[in-house]
Amino acid sequence: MSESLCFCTTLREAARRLTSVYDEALSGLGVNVAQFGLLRILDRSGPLTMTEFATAAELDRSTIGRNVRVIERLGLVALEAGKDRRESVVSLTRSGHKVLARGVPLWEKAQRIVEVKLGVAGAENLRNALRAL
Amino acid sequence: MSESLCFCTTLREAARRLTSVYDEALSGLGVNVAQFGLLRILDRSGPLTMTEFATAAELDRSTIGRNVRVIERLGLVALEAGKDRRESVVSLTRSGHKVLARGVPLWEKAQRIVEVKLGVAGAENLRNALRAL
DNA sequence: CGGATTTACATGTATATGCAATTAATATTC
DNA sequence: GAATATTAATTGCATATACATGTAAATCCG
Repeated sequence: MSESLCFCTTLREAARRLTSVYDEALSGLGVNVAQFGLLRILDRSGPLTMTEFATAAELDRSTIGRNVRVIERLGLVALEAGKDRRESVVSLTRSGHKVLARGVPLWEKAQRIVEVKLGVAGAENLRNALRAL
Repeated sequence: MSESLCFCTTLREAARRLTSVYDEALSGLGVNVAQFGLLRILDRSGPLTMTEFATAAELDRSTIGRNVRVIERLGLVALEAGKDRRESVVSLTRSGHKVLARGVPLWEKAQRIVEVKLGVAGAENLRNALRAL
């Protein structure tokens, strides 16, 4: 009976809702949470090839390619060819760094919303459960 | 520096991974987990207008409209006008019921995979945390 | 009754996502 | 060194998703 609750559906719904919470928190920044997350990865890792970027973001290579194109059009990242001519290396621009700096406090506010809803311990438990999936 | 782990990103990644798990479990059924979820909603609720369906699925009305179009093309649901000529009522077809019946055991297998990964208690905790978001 | 408003969908536009197939460049092997 | 295989990225195709806008039908009100 409680069989009627699908973990996957529940998770997908929560992901949509939380995405909306973060997008609102970031509103005015000019990027959504998915894009902000990509900037954060680049900030932590430094320049990455598409393949490395896809691995870091747990996305398909074709997906990362398209997502990068969007934030490139926004001027937040720049592409250059690697020594291996097949590779395309992505790095943050000055503008990208600025958006990150302006975004961090907004993002932290969203993080706190989650911690308030779940409690710090609950939030940590959620993180662990999600990591296990 | 503290928390470099974004709840939203973690949740979105988990949603992608779990979606892939369920899609594999349902492979051969001809529908993915998102579509299967819509069939399940209809099965539980009976025929729904687009607006009711969107509410039940926690999706935008425009999104449900497009998603319904896909499963309609597959012959799994049928549309008819309500007495209120603006309304479009969605109901399961025989074919849709069959897919549901064939899919339930596959879906249950995926559910069990989650319970094995998290433990039954952990899975229940996850459900509660996600509901709170 | 008839115009104004609200409601229900559909469409336009844009991002996010993945798989399959393609293209270009590097590496391997004979 | 040339043929082959592998690798990196892109492109084609399809679904999922939301917001803003358009359209048609129903309802409200003067």
